[in-house]
Amino acid sequence: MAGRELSERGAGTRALILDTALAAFAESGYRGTSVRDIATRCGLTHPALLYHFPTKADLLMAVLGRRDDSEGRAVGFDELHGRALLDHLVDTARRNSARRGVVELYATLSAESTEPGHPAHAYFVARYASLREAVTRAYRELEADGALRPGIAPATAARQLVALMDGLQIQWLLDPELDMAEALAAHVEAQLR
Amino acid sequence: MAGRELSERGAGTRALILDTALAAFAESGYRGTSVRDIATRCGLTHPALLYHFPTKADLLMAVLGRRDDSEGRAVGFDELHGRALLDHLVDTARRNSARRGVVELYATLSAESTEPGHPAHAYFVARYASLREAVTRAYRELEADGALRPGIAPATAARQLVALMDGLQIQWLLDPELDMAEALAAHVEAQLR
DNA sequence: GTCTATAACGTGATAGAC
DNA sequence: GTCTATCACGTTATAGAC
Repeated sequence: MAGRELSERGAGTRALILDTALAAFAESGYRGTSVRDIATRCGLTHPALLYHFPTKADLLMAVLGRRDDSEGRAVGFDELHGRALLDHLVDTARRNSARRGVVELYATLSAESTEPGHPAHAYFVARYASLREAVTRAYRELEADGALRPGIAPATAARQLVALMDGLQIQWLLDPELDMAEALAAHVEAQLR
Repeated sequence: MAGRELSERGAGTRALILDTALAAFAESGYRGTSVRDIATRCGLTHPALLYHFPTKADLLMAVLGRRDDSEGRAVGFDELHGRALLDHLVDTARRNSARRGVVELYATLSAESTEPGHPAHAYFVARYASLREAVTRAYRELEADGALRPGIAPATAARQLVALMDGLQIQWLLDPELDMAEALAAHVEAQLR
């Protein structure tokens, strides 16, 4: 591609901004973080940042989008089936215990974005729907294999598991002694046979 | 008591402010609501409001405290035992379906207040601890009555139930079609025998 | 294409008059 | 107990230099 060196610095700045914004949002939430803070941490003035991302909401969406690309959905829910998918979620909870900031970001944002006018509202609606769908599929597969305790409805179980993940995060953030992965694993264990 | 009529008008204003603040926080969250908004809704200027509650955080704590007195803890967790306490929680979820604003307030606040510096941090740490304690007691009572499925640890079950309530609220706020009470009741049902 | 300077406004909070 | 006036700061956004 021609003009690579022209956009090189710009691309680097963009990536720096995204990294810094992720950390800042994670520390203080979306509403609690100012564009000036992020810009200053990058060695920029805030209008310079707003050149790359016209609005604070745009920046937020870019941060969320990049995380999905790099780590979240890229692991590939579609390739995981049955028990393996549930185990993957337990594992995610375990790994999250080492990244308090990210957990704080998602906990704060998912609650904030509940309001229909929030910039990340559509993102979270879609995120939860697709997560519930994948987990429902996993429970259906377990059911077909006869590995699910009778009387457990896959769709309900999926909503419960997703809810459990969110709720355990709140309790863990308030008291890091609590073990998210353990409580999650115990729940899954109790549903299988 | 002497001097009652002196504080009468003041007490009325105080109550008006608390009612209005509850509604406003419920609509827009703590950070999303300005002291000016609340004051204007009360027909006051914002310094007048800050005469009654010196700080925005003080106002928040007063709102939370009054709710606990009037409706929450006053129902009396101490008087409820075993299954009755769990049923009461399911019922609370059912009643909450008619009060979106309050659910939004608590969901947003519990996530926000996760940060140690937040004005409501200590409040929520204590709130969760006492709730978990009460629920743990209920599960222990069920266990002693032989009503709890074997292999379920009361303390873990309590953390799970509290987490489930929080997580279901998020999903319900994002999609009001979902039935919080139903998913909660199904979970409890699956734990008992 | 990248950034500095600045505008225009809203915020929580305080001082002091009435 | 409530007001006006004001403060210092943070917010999004734009005009224009390099």
